[in-house]
This record gives sequence, structure tokens and C-alpha cells, in this order.
Amino acid sequence: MDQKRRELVEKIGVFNEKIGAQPVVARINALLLVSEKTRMTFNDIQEELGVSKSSVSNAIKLLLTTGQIDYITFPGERKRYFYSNIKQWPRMIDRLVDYAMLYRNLFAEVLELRNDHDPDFNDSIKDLMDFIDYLINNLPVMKEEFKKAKQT
Amino acid sequence: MDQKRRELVEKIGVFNEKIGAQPVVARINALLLVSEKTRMTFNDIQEELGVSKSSVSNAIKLLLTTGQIDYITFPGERKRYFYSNIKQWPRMIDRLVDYAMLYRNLFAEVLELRNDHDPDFNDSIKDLMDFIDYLINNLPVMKEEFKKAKQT
DNA sequence: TTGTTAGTTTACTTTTTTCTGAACTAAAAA
DNA sequence: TTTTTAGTTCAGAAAAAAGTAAACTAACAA
Repeated sequence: MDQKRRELVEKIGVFNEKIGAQPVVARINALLLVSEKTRMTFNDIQEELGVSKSSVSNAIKLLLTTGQIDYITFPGERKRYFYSNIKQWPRMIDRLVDYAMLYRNLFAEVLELRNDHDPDFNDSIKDLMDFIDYLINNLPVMKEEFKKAKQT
Repeated sequence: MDQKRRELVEKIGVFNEKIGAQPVVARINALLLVSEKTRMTFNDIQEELGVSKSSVSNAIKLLLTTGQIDYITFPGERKRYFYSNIKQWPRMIDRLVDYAMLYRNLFAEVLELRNDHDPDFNDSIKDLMDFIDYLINNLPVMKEEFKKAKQT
């Protein structure tokens, strides 16, 4: 892989780390987006990143179970060919929304326990909850609108 | 603080940790949401969480610089009284949007380096970028709509 | 001027995370 | 049957993150 691609893998890798990914997971994810190969084998990945087999093995297991990557095999070959699941990005957005819901529900628990010494504070928590509700309810509408806008 | 509040602080603390916060930062943030006190001093926080002064000092510094908490002082007192900045949640959402923009721009860089061996893959990256653009452009509109819906 | 308060900084210790080589396994190939 | 391939698992090493006590500082109080 050329220098520019390597640098971008590193850049996206660091970004992924910042949002909570483990280092090797972060870089494999980036690699499968940036690489000129449409699919990469276990060995390709290991050589490109220069890390141990066990690191690659564990990172791939995690990326598969979280649905971020997938693989195909070819008849008569045991090797797996991995690729980024970026095509499934709408699902990742759905998962983000699920997270927002968890957040919202924690705020609901906070409100239940809070006293009324600071009504403004409580009101702004309610506002935030309502805004999250609003976003979640409108997501399907937005998706539709986006599709329409796309077609024109 | 009572048992229920302590448990909720722990629960929100763990959630905050999962989304990348350091343990003490995660818990102070939670504590300032849940506590029956509207404001807490350095010492209140330290005693409630049972951690060292330096941990509290460093965590507070971080929470202040990221705008997640703030404080007031009273005349003739050196002590600072800290409180959660949850009232500023719209700003936190703006910051999330800035993050989405960074993400979008990384995908733009990916597209520049990618070859055309897998047009579907490239198209779905473009779709994702367009969707992020769409969301960012519509956020002000959504905020307005939300306000209106609120008033009725 | 000395003491006290409210933290901050420093120099470590402890804990957790990440990474590795080497042994191991299961499937297919020779 | 033995060997090779494509990983997985394990046990420990190395690195990074988190936490601590104690020394320090700056402001105000006595």
C-alpha cells in the first residue's frame, strides 16, 4: 500500500480510537475502507499493519460480532476474505439511535430522583429528553425525505 | 446521599465510561446531575466519590475545559461551587454535529484515494456523506420545528 | 507574620489494556 | 497418514491509564 493510504489508515485509526475503539480494531476498520483491495485476507491485514496474529484474530472477532466487517470465502479455499460493512451504514445509524434512547432513559431516571430545588435544571433535562424523542420519531421521516431529495 | 442516588450515579458513570469518559470524570458528571444539592464543592465531590484530591482536581479541570460543568463563587469565599452544565445541552448537540462533520470529511478523503474497482462501495460512502450533510443542514430546521411542537 | 483553606502538581504505585510468541486445533492437501 | 494452511487460545510481557499521598502554592484570615 502506498504512503498516502497508510497515512489515511493511521488518521482514521486514531479517530476511531478517540471514539472508543481498540487500536488494532480501529486500524483494521480503517484499512478495509482505504485499501485498494476490495477484500483482504487475515494475512494481508497482518502484514499491512505489522501486528501479531493474535491481535488480528481478536480484533477481527470483535469487528465481526459488531457487524462492522464481514467476509466471504471461495469454494475449495479455507481462507476468509474480509471487507468493510460500510454498505450497511443505515444500520449503524439505527444503533446510534438506540444509544440515544438509552441516554434518554437515564435522564428519565435522574428526573425521578431529583427534588424541585432547581426547576429550571429539571426543565432543561425534560427539554433534552423531548428533543431526543423528537429526533427518534422523526428519523424515519428524515430518511424518506433524504431518499426523495436524492432522486431529484 | 441515599442509596438510590448512589446507584444511579454509578449506573450513569458506567454509561459515561462506555462512551469514552475517564472513570472519575464519568462519575462527577453523573453526580452533578443526580445529587440533591444544586451545587457541590470540591470537598463534597471528593467525599461523595471517595477518591483522592488529585483525581478530583484533574477530572474537574477536564470537565471545565470541555464545558460539561461550570462553577460559581460567593463573595468572601474562595471555594468554588460546581454544577452540571446540562442547561447548555443544545451546545453539546452542536459539538456532536461537529464530530459528525469530521467523520464525513474522513470519508471524503477515503473517496479521493479509492479506485473504481467497487463502485457500489464508493456509492454507499457517498450516500453516507450525503446523509450526514442532510442531517447537518436540517438540524436548525429541526430545532425550530421542535420549538413549535413544544409550544402547542 | 503565621496559619488555614482550597486546591494543584509531582513522583510514584496500582490497575487495566494491549500486544506478543508459542502451543494448539481443525480442515484440507499431499 | 503426514503436512500444510488458517487461524485460535493461552500465558505472560509491555505499555498505557488511573489513582494516590505528599509536597507545594496562592489567597485570604488571624
